[in-house]
Amino acid sequence: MVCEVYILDIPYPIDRTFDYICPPTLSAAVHSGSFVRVPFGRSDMLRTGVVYQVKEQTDKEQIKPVHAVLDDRLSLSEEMLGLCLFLKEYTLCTFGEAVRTVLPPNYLKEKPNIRYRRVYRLALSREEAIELLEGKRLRSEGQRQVIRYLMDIGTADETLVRALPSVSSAHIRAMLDKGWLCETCSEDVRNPYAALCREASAEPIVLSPAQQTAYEKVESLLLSGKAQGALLYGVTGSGKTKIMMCAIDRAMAEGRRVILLVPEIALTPQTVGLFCRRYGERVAVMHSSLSEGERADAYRRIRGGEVDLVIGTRSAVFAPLANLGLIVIDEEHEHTYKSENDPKYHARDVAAFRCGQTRALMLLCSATPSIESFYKAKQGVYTLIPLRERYGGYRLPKAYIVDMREELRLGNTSPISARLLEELTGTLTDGKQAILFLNRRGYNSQISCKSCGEVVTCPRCSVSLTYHTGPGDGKMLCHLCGYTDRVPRVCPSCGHDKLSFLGYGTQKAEGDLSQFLPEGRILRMDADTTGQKQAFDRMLEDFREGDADILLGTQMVTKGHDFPRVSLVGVILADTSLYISDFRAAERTFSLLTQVIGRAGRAGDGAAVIQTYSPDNEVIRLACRQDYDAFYEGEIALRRSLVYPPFCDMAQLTLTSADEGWLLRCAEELTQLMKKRLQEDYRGIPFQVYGPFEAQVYRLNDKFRLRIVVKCKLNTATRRFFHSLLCSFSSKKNISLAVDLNPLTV
DNA sequence: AGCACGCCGACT
DNA sequence: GTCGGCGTGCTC
Repeated sequence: MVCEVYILDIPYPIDRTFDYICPPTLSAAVHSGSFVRVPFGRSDMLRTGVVYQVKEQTDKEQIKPVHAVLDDRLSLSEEMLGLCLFLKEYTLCTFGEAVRTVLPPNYLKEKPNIRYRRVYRLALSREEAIELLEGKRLRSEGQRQVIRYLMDIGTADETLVRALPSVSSAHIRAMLDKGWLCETCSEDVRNPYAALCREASAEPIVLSPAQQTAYEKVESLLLSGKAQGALLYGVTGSGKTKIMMCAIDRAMAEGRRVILLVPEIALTPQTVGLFCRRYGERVAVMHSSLSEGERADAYRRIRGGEVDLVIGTRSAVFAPLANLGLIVIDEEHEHTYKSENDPKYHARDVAAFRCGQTRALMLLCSATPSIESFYKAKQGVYTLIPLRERYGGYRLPKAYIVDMREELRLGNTSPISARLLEELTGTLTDGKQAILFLNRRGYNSQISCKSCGEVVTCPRCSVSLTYHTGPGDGKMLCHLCGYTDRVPRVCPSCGHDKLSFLGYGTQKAEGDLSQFLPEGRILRMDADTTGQKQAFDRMLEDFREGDADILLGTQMVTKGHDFPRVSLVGVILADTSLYISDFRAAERTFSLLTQVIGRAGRAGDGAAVIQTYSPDNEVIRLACRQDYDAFYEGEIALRRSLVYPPFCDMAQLTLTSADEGWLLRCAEELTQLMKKRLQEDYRGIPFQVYGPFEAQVYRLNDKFRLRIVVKCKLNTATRRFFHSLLCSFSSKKNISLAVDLNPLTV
């Protein structure tokens, strides 16, 4: 018997299967998906690999034997194996990278990450136990308690026994030594949501007629027995969550399993609680701030068939659920669904692949769908399910655009306009709450010299350092690499002693607001104040509870949280994301503004104040009207005429090196190589090549980066082309080439 | 990525 | 003579 094996941790150009002979002693244990240890290379060093296929014969001359087969409980199912191969082809990564992406971290370490708990049982007969308790010989109160307790409930795990008053580990030890207790081990499950899940109660969901109509469409797709894609396009407050839940109920009633993807930022205890209470212990929650053990346990529960619903962020799309019937992607337009690390997959594409394989429904949900998804829905690739009515007292907030140029003309140099201040005062007087959005953390975003004009930049990156207040004189911080330094007294370039501090961040806004509104309680929420996930969750909870009047923060205040008492939303500067040179800048600005304005809708008579230096900008005006359809029409026309996705695919090639000269030479070589191959082996493929040019941030962490951007149609031929480039460049030293297919930012 | 092979300069 | 520098090429 011969195994075709993919070796893990192998360089990109030789990532293919290698044949190994399987000795008869191992042949019963090995199948496709098994993890094996095999000798590899001249030194026959043992490496870990995955069996792709088992066959009878091989035409290879040299063949080495499989050394060992790993525990079958680790092996990949056919579906997971297929998913890895898909990931390899679709992101141009190695099979090993794909495997590690699909599995929880450190899944293949020598020791499985399983926590055991000790379980105790009395090793005494009932009579012996009673005799001990009634006799005078046993004087230890602790030991008596243990005996009484275990006589009562039979078996109990260590934590329960230790929780008895006056029982310590010494008592247990003594009783084990005397042979009175019997100790066994059982696998523990670390699930931080277990308590939430235990108080499950499924309240019936009542749908409005419009919601019912939408749900019925979802249901018919779900029951069609075919792979389907649908876009639930529901405005804020239209009850998308209710429809999602009904769809999940229905899929489960059919005996099929479900993955629900949500953006990290929306995975609050509030959301999780909602689903845990409804679906109880059949739910697993997966996100980045779980500990390694918690992840490993969730993974084992899912793999063992104990879970019907997985709720999680991007990587939860790889959950090894059998009999998958539905993948829901909430806030489908969110950029967090595209991985920033290699392999750079998009969860939406992985979901589409899995649904295709298992004849499941992919249900995308958004109030501001990505242009690509909405286009597909309009083209009939996905079924478009619109949900336009708002329910539950939800009304569209009145949005006011404040012209900040006019504000300057009137002599108000503060970044908080008179109008916003007036609205804030009114909100506080009414006992309501406000959310203020400012997409920049820190105090000042720039420190420059008043004499020579030099801006203080990071020594490792080509960006300016942001001034943050804090103990002492505060500090300067690089938001990209984390470099910090003390604020210089004089200009580092010319020695002049007058420095100016420019650019407005959340820290400064907090200071200004507390000065203007001394009675207002301000909660600042940004990367500096939230730190870990718990702090983030706690701040949101505090604000909901009414511990603060104004929630001031970066992007994280804009996403999907429901605050019933918020009646005012302010955007301190709407222009920041508008003028960056990315073809998706308008789309991102629109969805960001639409979402943040929507936060003021729960109170019924909400208002939004949008401050901008470009009050006539169409994107801003449309966002204020919450008019996605008009925005889409304008944007799709633009994309069509300039040929941008969805009318083409894109690829971004990034060359990175610490040696700038070498980088430039390699970029030239790569450009020539591409040109040559496009004229020879890959002739006839429609290709537009732009660049090479410097990345937005040319120098990052002491490495220089050049980019080449390609417009093309992704298919087998174009993928093979990029593959060939990666192979040619992988052996080059002191430089790396990365290919990002359909990058989110260009 | 490792690791061995191999072909040149300064050592016991 | 030979130890070790890292360029080159291979991995079932």
